[in-house]
Amino acid sequence: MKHKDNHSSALAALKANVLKLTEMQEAEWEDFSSHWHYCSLEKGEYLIREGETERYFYYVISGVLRGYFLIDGEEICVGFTYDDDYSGSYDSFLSQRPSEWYLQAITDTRLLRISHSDLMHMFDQYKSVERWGRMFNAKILIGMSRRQLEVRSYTAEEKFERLMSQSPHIFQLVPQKYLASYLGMTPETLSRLRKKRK
Amino acid sequence: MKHKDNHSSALAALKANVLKLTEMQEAEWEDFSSHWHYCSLEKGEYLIREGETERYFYYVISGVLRGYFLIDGEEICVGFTYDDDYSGSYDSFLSQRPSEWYLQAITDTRLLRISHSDLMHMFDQYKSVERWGRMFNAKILIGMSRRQLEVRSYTAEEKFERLMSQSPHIFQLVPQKYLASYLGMTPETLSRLRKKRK
DNA sequence: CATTCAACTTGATATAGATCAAGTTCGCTT
DNA sequence: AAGCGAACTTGATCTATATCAAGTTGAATG
Repeated sequence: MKHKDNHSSALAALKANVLKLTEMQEAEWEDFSSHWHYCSLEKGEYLIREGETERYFYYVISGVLRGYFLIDGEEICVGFTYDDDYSGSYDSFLSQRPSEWYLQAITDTRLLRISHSDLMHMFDQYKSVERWGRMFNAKILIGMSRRQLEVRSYTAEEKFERLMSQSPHIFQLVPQKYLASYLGMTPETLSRLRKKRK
Repeated sequence: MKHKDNHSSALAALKANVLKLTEMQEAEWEDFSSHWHYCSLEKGEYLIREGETERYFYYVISGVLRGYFLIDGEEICVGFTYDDDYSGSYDSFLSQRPSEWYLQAITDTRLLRISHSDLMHMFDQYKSVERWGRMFNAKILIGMSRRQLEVRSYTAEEKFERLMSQSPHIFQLVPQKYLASYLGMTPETLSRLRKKRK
């Protein structure tokens, strides 16, 4: 029963994560967790494409995803998701309007997901889930504020140095060209900065 | 009773705004609204400064505010708030940690505000308020996603043109130097773009 | 293990927009 | 309405980073 084991250990991880933001009674958790289903993506597959409306909210068990939008044929990377984090085109999920960006697995990825209608139903039913939703949104929002400051305040070199010192592991997980885009520079510039640092 | 009139018409505006996001029973609204208090700022005064922790959540009745952060002595403008919108260093309010940015009134401003502890109490008490909180966070988050795309995808000239066509009124309300910073360019560059357009 | 294609590196050149330096205009204050 | 300072404009440079153009490496595949 490999699949079942996977699923229950994934749910345990999700549970720990959810309980960081809200208290929840055991019966509530039982019901809530029953709406999350296992799914997976192979390297290169898309979770969502521009123009599609996001019908699921995801929790990443393992793997790495990159989010990007496409402007005049150029891919602009907005972020990455790793294990023990949530994913999906969240603004599209919330507004239920077409996504403006893509989410692609850059390694094989295992996830749990809950559908929009199931989650809305959970919000209606349980105040604890409603609170989790509010707190989760708050957390994302705080992260986006930080990131906004980061993107706007620093030169290419400073952004590189800050990422280097704050998340060195990312340089192992993510190809340079995506990182360069994430940092708002060309791959050539990133390559030169790395050389300079050695 | 000028002040009282002010206050009750402001509350009516707030009520209409709140009801856009959630249903609320009349008794709930009565209680919720009793925690909002009137306050005002003169042009140039600060709603909050970097390092202070945001204790209030604001609703702007009239006036214009600008938000900015300060990096190496340079002010970087992140946004503006007008009437019928919410304000405050919202990430600081949510996390109850020191604000990383400033909020300054650029005209005389009238506001309503609710304290963090009162709002938390309201969240505990009413599911409808909890939902409003979640929906409100979602709305902010969606706006930030859009703005992120805007900031990262376009050249100075494109950003200028887009702002010109989407919010021409802003050019009347906000001094050029703040707008330039908001668009991520120097005042000189904005001036040249305006000239070019004529 | 040879081949191939994409990912990186490196160098030469181009350019958008910054910076520096005078003006000029506009809105307050007295 | 005169005078002042801040906000804008305009022009002349400067520079960080993009772009273009070859290489080189390296991982995946038959």
